[in-house]
Amino acid sequence: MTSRPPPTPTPPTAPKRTTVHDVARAAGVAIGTVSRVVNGAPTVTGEVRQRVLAAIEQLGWTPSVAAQGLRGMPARMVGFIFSDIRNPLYSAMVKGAEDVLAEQGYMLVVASSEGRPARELALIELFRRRRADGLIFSIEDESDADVLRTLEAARLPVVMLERELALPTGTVGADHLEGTRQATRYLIGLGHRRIALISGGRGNRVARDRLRGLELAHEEAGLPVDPQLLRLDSFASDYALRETQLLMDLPDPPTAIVALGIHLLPGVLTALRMKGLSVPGDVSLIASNDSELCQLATPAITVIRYDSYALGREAALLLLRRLRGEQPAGAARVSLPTELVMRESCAARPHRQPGGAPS
Amino acid sequence: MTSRPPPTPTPPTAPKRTTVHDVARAAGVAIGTVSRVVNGAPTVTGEVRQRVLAAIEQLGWTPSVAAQGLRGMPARMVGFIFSDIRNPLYSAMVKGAEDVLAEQGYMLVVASSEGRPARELALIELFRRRRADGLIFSIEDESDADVLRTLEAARLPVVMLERELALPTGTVGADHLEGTRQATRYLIGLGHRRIALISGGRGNRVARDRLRGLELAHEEAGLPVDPQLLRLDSFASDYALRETQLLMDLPDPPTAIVALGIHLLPGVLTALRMKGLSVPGDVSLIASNDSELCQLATPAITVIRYDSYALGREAALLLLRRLRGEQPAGAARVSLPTELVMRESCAARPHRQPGGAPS
DNA sequence: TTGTACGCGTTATCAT
DNA sequence: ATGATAACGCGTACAA
Repeated sequence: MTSRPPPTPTPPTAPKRTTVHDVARAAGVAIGTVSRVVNGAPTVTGEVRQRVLAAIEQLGWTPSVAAQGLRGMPARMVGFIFSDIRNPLYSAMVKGAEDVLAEQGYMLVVASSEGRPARELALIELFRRRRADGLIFSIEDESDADVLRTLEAARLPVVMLERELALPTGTVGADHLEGTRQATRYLIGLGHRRIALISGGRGNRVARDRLRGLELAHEEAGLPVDPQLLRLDSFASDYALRETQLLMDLPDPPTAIVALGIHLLPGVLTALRMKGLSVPGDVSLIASNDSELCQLATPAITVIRYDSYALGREAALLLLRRLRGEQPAGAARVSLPTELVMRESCAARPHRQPGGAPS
Repeated sequence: MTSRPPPTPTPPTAPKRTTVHDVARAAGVAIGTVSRVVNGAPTVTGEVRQRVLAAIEQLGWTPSVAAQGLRGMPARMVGFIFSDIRNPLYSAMVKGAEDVLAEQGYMLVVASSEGRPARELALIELFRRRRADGLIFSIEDESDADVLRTLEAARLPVVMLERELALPTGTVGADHLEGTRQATRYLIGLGHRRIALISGGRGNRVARDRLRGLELAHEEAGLPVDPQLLRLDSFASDYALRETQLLMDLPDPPTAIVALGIHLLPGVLTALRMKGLSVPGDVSLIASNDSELCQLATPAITVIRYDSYALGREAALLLLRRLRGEQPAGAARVSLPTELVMRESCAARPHRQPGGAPS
């Protein structure tokens, strides 16, 4: 079949991509000049520039990204690794990052790790091979040696989102310590002395900061923290459901629950309803982050709110600064505030018999 | 500076990328052999293959994607254009698409259009220039001439998600006609005769199918549709709030509201609460899609449910089939079922005075 | 079975 | 100010 080209006048299978050469020929100049025009070199005569631009316009030419890449130009692409974009926190971060990056001509590639370090490893490798310019990363376990080694070996500019590493990466996160401290103070002020904390992610900074915030608020008030009231093993809804049941079955159950993690609230509410407990009559409740459910539940839920979209924006901005060399390669940290939004789910501690949970 | 190389033993600014040549040298073969090994050509001796693989392993070499791209290899990248990933319907679709694509070595680039055709135009152009292998697209307005022309000119394999064009693209969507028909039938069966429909997106198939479903259910029952009860201009929460207020202020208000659009429910619920109306006592309510809010609201909301994640998967699968040439280039359509999930927000039509809305 | 050499489309460095 | 030309790293026909 390849022995002799068919006599087709216009082979339908040859829509050969137009190149600089075509443009140069059409404009009657050399390819170097075309390159100079599109890259804004100041040494081009107005008249020639016009001819070239006209030719480009007419042929609809755009430089080949692949060829540019071969010449060492940046791919203008950044990867964003997180566990699951269906988590509204992450989708807001993605939108924030994308808005910033798109404006600067970067593409955002989303990559779900499902929270599995092995997958994180593969994704870092992928982005390295694909010549991503940088990475935004919500690592699952901040101390996973394999992932850390691969990340370092990849030599990619990285901004950690809601996480913090020993490596010299950028870091962007909300001030969960202060947020949790403020929420706990508020509950203590309402008279609560047994405050449960349900949250997850032992392996990352968010969880540590939240626990520390709870502890600090207790210390300030000279109150002890009962380890029995700490349930810090998962962000999953059914974990919250089960742990809430267990907590309320305690001989001396909590009078307030702080459930920090977007999926936890449904589990807590379901458990409380199953037990016939009312909010805030029997137990006060603070959740995080804000959501339509929090606003429209009855009662409306008091929440620790923070701006995930802004977190994504800040991460992208920090990364761009590093890519442009404006930011020294060392560690840089951006912290965004949280806000306690008081609604109807908290009340003064109910006075009830010691050890007597309502049936 | 280039006249004489500085005597630096290991120049810190020269981490020159390792190439096929390095691998070839290390393995004592020619570059062609290296290429044959990595591309699985059957004509390589076992012994040589081992040497090459060892060299690759040792040097940590991976082929340059840019160079491959220049050779005409596919970029293994697909773009997904939609209005805003913070909409949970889209984030689920993205996850579905990503899961399928990642498994096949493709990257998924997310691109928000904010619902603006001008932005859609720019994004299509971007993906064309960037040599995306294909596109998944939830177009804002199915009849926008500019966008359609650009899409056609881009000559990219396209799968429309929840949309349908006259162009020969793939099409994946939920069966909203049947879903809305079923919901309307259910309400009619409960005795409702004045059923309002709040939804948006006049410019796309989803909206048309929903309206048609409502009409068909009425026709089957020999009932008229009152155009006054159709509010089909937006998917925004505040639109739902305002229109619900207006609807309930009508001399002859609806006894049931069907609010189809993920952001509409909060608006409807807020409006009804402001007016002191109860669900389902004063008005029955059906929403779409399902959400935690629907499950945990009091009363729990009856919904038309469909699987956005599966829609994303199907879109990616259809696109991949086209990319692999398994799917003829013409139009192909995948339709996924909806399900009516009955909860507590619908009741038999309340008997009240003609024209008398509760104060 | 393996090595050689060309071309992909761009940018950058020379001459002119 | 502009033109010619050498890389960039890979895949692949073709030669050996």
